[in-house]
Amino acid sequence: MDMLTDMRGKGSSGEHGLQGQQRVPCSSSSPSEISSSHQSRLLQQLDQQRRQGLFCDCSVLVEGRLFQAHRNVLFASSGYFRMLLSSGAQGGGAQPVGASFEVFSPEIFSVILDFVYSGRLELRSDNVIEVMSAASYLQMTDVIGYCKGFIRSSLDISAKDEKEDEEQQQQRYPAPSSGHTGAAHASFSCATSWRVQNGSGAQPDYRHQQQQPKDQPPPPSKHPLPQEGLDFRPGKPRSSRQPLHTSLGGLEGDAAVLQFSTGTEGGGGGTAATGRKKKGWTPAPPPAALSPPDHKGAPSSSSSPSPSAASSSSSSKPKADKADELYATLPTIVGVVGLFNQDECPSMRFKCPFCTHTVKRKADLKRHLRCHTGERPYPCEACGKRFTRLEHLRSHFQTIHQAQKLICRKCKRHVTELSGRVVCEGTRRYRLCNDCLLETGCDTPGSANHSAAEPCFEDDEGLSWPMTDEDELAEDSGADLIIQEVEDSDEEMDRKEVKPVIG
DNA sequence: CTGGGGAGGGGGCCC
DNA sequence: AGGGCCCCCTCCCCA
Repeated sequence: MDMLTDMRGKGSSGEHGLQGQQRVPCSSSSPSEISSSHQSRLLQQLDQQRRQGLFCDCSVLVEGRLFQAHRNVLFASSGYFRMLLSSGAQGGGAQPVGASFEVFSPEIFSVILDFVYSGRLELRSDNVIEVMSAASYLQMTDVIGYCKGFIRSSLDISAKDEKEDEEQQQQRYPAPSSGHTGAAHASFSCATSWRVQNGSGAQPDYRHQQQQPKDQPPPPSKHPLPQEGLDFRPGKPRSSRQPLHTSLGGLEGDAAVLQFSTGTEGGGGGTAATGRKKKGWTPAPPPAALSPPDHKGAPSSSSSPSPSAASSSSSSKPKADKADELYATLPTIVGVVGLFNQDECPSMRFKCPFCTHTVKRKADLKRHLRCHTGERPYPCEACGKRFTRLEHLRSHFQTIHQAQKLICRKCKRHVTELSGRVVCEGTRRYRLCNDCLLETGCDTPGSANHSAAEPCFEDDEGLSWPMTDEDELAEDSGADLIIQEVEDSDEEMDRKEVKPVIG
């Protein structure tokens, strides 16, 4: 900060020729010009200091290569660093901090860092995707905008070239259209470096292009999956309780292109089915049967296919495939390491790329990411509700469908097998003591609630479900009955349409 | 409208 | 690394 103060002093006193004119701008240079000149000079100074390693209070490790930088500059340039540094600064900002990345290469980060310190973005056809991907990760909307512009201009050029080619072809061989447009298979053929000037220069402002194509229909709002596309807006911080449903594609080149080309950004939607879905969750199709699971034990979430998930019935097939592809990038994301101190005993933590949350273990981050992806790999076969964790499903099944609590739901007294019974209500099962059973009269066969003597429940369509008696229930573990990790693909959902009509 | 309880979701951490 | 347990929090329902 002293440094900045000094520089400001210099600038106002001599270097900018403003002596005696600090408050009254001369006629030849407007305040904005002075400011612009001052800013660029300041940036040059900072860049010089960075290259000389002067006053650098921040280190960024990218695949083993160390970059020195100034915390202030990174903070001001990147939403990611803003989060990182603000969370790291809580304990006292004096200590050097750093970050480590494995999601992009040092070369790409160098391009970005150069942009931060110089305002020049070295975009080439062979690096634009990676730069955009990294910028997306680092939440640098300007860079993303420039990359988009670069890609767009490449597409335009390519499309134009092809159009010309087609015209020439048609002149030579008049024939029906080949069916594919230039944009459809545009290649980034421009080999020259594309330099974007940041700041108040005459560079094109491509940010407006983020709001284009409205012709794309918004994705089904009930789809709980990442479908929003890259959210390039300078996002307000989202709590982990408010799942982002941000496309994971922002962290991967191909996906980024994909999203870019579809232009779904800002297409709305995507906000439903977020957060706690008491109202929002859409039950899976009626259960197949309370049958032994296809596979017992712990499904590994890494093998879990897709977040395409739950209630994906409304989504189109290609969309689900895209979601699968996007989800395949998860390991890359998981590899992100967050803050560390540069002391001898670094406290490594894994930082969520979507929120400020950090965890000690990779596995915990993986688990945490589900709240952003909306993935719910564990469906309850009894009611179709889906859960993010096996333990939640088990707990749900035990409390809701097994009536495992030996407590009378009405009077809250402890009940035993003799002093109470399990009552079915829809797919729910709970216990009532004999007194409460008599009071409510639900012991009577044919009443609204089934008695335990005729244990059964009905699904949404009124189909009766056989239930085992309590002894069997006591023996059966919830996991044995219903725990099953499923593929959240459409096929899987279709398969689940099978109804268990018994008797 | 409010408070209590149930259900679900998420984080930390141990095995 | 995954499973599981414990704890806490939030939301929703109901009295």
